[in-house]
Amino acid sequence: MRLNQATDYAFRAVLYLAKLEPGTIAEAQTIASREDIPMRFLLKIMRSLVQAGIVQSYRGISGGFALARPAGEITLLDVVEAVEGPVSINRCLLDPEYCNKHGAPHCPVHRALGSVQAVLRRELERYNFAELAGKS
Amino acid sequence: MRLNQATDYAFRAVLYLAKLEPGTIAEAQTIASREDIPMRFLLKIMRSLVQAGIVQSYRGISGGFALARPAGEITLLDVVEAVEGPVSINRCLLDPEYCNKHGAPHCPVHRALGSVQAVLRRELERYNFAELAGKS
DNA sequence: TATAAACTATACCAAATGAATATACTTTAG
DNA sequence: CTAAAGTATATTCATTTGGTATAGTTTATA
Repeated sequence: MRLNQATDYAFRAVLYLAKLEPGTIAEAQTIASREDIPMRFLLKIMRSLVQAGIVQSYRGISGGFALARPAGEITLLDVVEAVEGPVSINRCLLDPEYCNKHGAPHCPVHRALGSVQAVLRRELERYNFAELAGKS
Repeated sequence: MRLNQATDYAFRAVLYLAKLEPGTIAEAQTIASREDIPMRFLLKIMRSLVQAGIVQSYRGISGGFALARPAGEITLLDVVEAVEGPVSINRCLLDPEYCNKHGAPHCPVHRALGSVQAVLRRELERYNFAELAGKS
């Protein structure tokens, strides 16, 4: 029941960008050393963030990364889902095939977990990176 | 960000016991086959539940397992923590040693995650097995 | 009081996942 | 045209997960 290391790094990378002047491009090397993240691993994580439309990348010399939208419109949930895929606290909630009770409707535990998960998602959505960067 | 299989099995085992007349002893073999859980694995899981005081075990011939307290006093959180240990959505929240920002106080992300985690725990605590067994 | 049917305790194992690195490639400012 | 940036894929190593195996211990009951 834990977010993985990559997600934690992603939080910090996005927070770092959120603290800069909007639109500022920072290169991976800088983010990596300032936030204490292994460089090559960071690059890999950044690609997930780019694909999710959270971060914009600039290639070539003097390239780097910047937020793709205002920090206030990026939530913890956005970052979690960009890195780890959809939040699902139980396999059954993602793929009913795995439920040997054949789906939540028949299984009170899975119905309860579904509602717990909904609350969890909503809670992760409550925090955006403008707030976290102290810019709200 | 997912509960593991053992926890899912534990939910079902406890739910099975909760549906019986209070105090009824069921043997592992029965629970395993009725709930479709590998027998030896179930036995291992049951020991965590026994240690946590959720289930009582009876050894020897005609032994088995029964709830150690009323189903209404056993929550989803109790079972999760019995099987997986303390809920912590981020390593830093359990062990500040892992936080390269040196603890939640200095790190807005970890402060936010701490509050998300508190909500998650509270939510898991809202469901008890009397309710889930349809006996409330 | 022997015994077989139950749970207990360790230890082990294979597969999946997690965390990170390596190698080769593509883009682009100057 | 070249060096400094990001991209893409594959590989490696360690840990966790999910489960099994082997060897006990307890206890109802014949």
